[in-house]
This record gives sequence, C-alpha cells and structure tokens, in this order.
Amino acid sequence: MTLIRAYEVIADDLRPSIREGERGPGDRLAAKADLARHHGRSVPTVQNALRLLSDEGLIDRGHGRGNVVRRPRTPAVRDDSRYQWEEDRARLPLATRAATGVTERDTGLHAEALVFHAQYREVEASAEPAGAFGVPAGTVLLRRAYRTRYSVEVAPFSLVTSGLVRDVIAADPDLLDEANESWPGGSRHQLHTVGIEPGRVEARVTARPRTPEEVAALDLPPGTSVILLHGTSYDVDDRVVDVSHVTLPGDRTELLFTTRLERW
Amino acid sequence: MTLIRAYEVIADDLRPSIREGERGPGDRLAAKADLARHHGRSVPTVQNALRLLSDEGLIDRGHGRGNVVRRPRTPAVRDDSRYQWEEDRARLPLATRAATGVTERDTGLHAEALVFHAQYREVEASAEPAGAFGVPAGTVLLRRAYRTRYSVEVAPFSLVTSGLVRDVIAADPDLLDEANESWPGGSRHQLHTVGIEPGRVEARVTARPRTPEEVAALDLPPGTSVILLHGTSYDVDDRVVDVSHVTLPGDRTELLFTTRLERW
DNA sequence: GAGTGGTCTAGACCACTGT
DNA sequence: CAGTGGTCTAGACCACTCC
Repeated sequence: MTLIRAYEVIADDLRPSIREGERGPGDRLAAKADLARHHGRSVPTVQNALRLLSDEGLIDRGHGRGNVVRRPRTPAVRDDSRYQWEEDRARLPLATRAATGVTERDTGLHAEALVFHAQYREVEASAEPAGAFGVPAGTVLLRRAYRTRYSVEVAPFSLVTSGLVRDVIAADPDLLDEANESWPGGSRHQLHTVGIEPGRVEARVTARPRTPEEVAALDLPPGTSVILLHGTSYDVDDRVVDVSHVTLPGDRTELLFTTRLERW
Repeated sequence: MTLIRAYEVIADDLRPSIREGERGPGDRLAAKADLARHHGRSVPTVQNALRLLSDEGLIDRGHGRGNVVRRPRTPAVRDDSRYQWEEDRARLPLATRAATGVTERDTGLHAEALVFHAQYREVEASAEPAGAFGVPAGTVLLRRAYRTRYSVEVAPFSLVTSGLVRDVIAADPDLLDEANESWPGGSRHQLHTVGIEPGRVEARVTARPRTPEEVAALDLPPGTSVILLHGTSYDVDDRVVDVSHVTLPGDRTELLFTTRLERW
C-alpha cells in the first residue's frame, strides 16, 4: 500500500495548469492561505507542495510577490567548434585577435559589455593532477581561475579553472603573469606562443544538483542543475597540455558537440 | 540584514562531516529526534535540514533505516567514439554484429545480462519534428522508443526515442517492424541496409532536475539531475536521417566527446 | 516491539513587496 | 499598511526496518 502524501496531491493538482500553458509565464498562483483553505490542508503542507514545484523549476517563489510561473531562460550555446575557431585565430594579427574571443562568440555580446577576471596561482601537483598530466607529483603547475560576466549582471556565465605545467609555458614569461589577461586570442594563442600545437580536446560531461557554494557564485535559482565539463587538451604529440574544469548553469547552457564519421 | 534560517544552520553543521569524509559512505547520522534535541529545534526543522542534504545528494534517507551518507554510484561512460565504432561494424558479418552492441560497450555487461525493449509507432510529423528533418508537416515518421536494462535491475539505463522519416527506410520493410529488434548491429546497420551512409552526428546536451515521470521511469533517487542528449544524425549529403532524444540519469552517466583539431 | 524517518496540524511570527 | 511568502513550534500519528 502506497501512502498518499497531501503535499503531492496539491503539487499534482497545480502542475498540469502550469505545464500545459493554461497559466503563462509570469502568472501568479493562488496565495498560500487560499490554497490551504481550498485543499483543506495546513499552511506548511501547502508550502511543501510549492517547494516541490520550485525544485522542479516550474515556479519562482517571490517573497512578498507571490508564486509565479517561471519564465524559461534563453540558453547560451557552447559549441565544440570553438576550439578549431580559436586555433584558426591563433595565427591572425594581434588587432584581429583582440577584437573578439570565445566568450563573445558563445554569448553574442560585444567585448565592451563583458567584465573579465583572471587569477593565477602556482601550486605543486598532488597525485591527482600529476596523474592527469603524466608528470611526477610535486611538479609546479600554474592554476588559472577565470570568471567572465555580463557587465549589467552580477553572476558570471561560468566558473573556469585551467591548469598548465609551469615549465612547459615558462619559455614566455608573459604567460605566467595574470596581468596580461585577457590575452588576445585566448588560451590557444597562449599555447601557440610557446610553440605548442593542440591536437585534440577531450570533454567529459556530467551533471548534478548545485552545491550551496555554486548557488552563491553563479546566482543559481532553485530548480537548476549544474553541468560540469572536465576538459583535457592534448598536443599533436599526445601530450597533455591543459586540464580545465568548467562549471556551467544547467538552466541556460546548451553544449553542442559534432562527431564526424569516416567515409566508407 | 540576512535572515538566518535554523534548518540551514543544522545543514551547515552536518555538511562538513559528510564531505570531508569524517563519516564514510554508509555511516548513519544521528536520529532526527536526537538532532532536534542537540540543536534545540523542533523535529520538522531538523527534517527540513535533512531534506536539503538529500537534495544535494549527500545523504540517502531510509525510512526506518536512518539517514546514511550516500555511496557514489560508478558512472557509465557514453563515449562519442561509439558512433564510429558502430558504423565500422555495420559492414561486418551478422554473427559478429549480433554478438555485442553499443549498450554492452557502454556498460561493460554481456548481451545475456541485458533486457531489451523496443516499441515502434508511426506518426505524422507536426511542425517541430518536420522542421528538424526538413520535410513538410504531415510527413509520416517512424517513432521508436528503446529501453535497455540490466536484468537484475528494474530501471533502464536511459530513455531513448529515435525518429526516422518512414519513406526513407521503407525500402526494407523489416525496418518498420519492432519485432526485428534488437537489430544486430544497431541503428547504424539499419541505415546501412537501405544505403544510407552517415556523415556526422550532432549532440546537444542540457541538464535539469528530474521530473516526477523520470523519477518513476528511471528510478532516480533525490539529489540527481538528468542529462538530456538531443542528437541529430546527418548522412554524407547533409540530409537529416535520424533525430533522437536520450534521457540519462545524471548521477551515473558521464559523456565523453573528443574534438580533433586540424594540423597547421 | 523498539527505533527509525515521514508527514501533518493549528497557529504564530517575521520578512518582503507594492500601493 | 495590507497582502504575500518563509519559517518555526510542540506534539501527534503513521509507515517502515530490523531484531
């Protein structure tokens, strides 16, 4: 015998009217007190039902404003052709490279509308990252954290961490200084500067609910997941040159990957 | 002034001991009544804190068993080299094709341990799918739903829907009958049968919280997201030959995409 | 049967929003 | 200031698990 929970009943009652577009985005639901009366239930029980709908991403709960049907956010597309695009630009003149980068490409915004932030730190590799790079533990890595946001918003589009082996890029000291960011032409041109030719990029994608830290850093509403993209760049000799970690808000990010097949 | 919520305080108190491995997977938390006494709070408030941790995927709540630290599930990797792999097999002898398929490849399980289910339905394309295929609305599509599960489990690994234009594959009537599934060699060999050579596959990946329907169909625990993979297969002449929709449990699925870059 | 978690009530108080 | 949502209490009852 399955137990029937009162808050599920209330949620099941509200869901169809939201999903079938009977209520449009922005429309308000009945007040919690009215819902409680209407269903003959207590206020906390109604509250449980509303929390459920909020966790499912169906409604936004506005303190003092009422519960409203959520408006879907337009997704930003992160296309894996970005790698080839950036590599092609690595050999173009400085002025061209400086004009626009991958973030502008992803979001469709102009460079002036973007606020860029970079932070570099040198760390000694512990077992895990050392294994990823195939270097001995204790090798010095350059860990770079990036944050880019739209100037009128507070939250960045993504949280990005990128790791490099320090000695591999030390041939150009400019690459070790965060003050030189944002680097015209991005990380592909940085690698090009020290003679590294990337050969392929591997992306591992997973998804999970957001952590409280991510809620704060990315300003995520309830009812969103985060997409984790763990990227590994190899050069043409199959050496790992970059290991990156990207955290993306699931409700407005779409990843696009194209797999080309060989001819028969 | 930010309001301090009692249930957040309790959750914040428990989180570190779970995440820093002070408690290992499988360890039990204190009973809800004990937690309430210890924090000087009511039982429902403690319950709210435990729900939060469960939604974050940190604990499993076992009715009558106690709240235990969740054991991470081992992820199944879905590698985009699967497409080339399957295409290469499309021209191998029947016996070889029948021996193993992509699901066996993804999961590492043998064919006998898998339970396969397929359902075919013919539908007239409405505006949306017709646009994806580039055919007039009303064109007859074959909509195929697949479910594969491990024989000792109840929930399938994923929910898969695939759509084809009926006339494109009607040259071989065997392709229209679900009784011929599971087809040795999979969908790539099916296309090969009617002379279609796939050229590339586009995958669009998004993530969101699970819906109640998905909870039931995939037996998802709280604190998991679903990964949606919207795939489009093109043939060598850039014609759309297959549109698929895959719903994957986020807590045990990892997608792997490799992007190869051109030589300078 | 003892101990666990899950849910519910009735009412209260506070915070936030908009008029 | 009126109306909204968010939280909390104290205690109760029930379902589930395991011994």
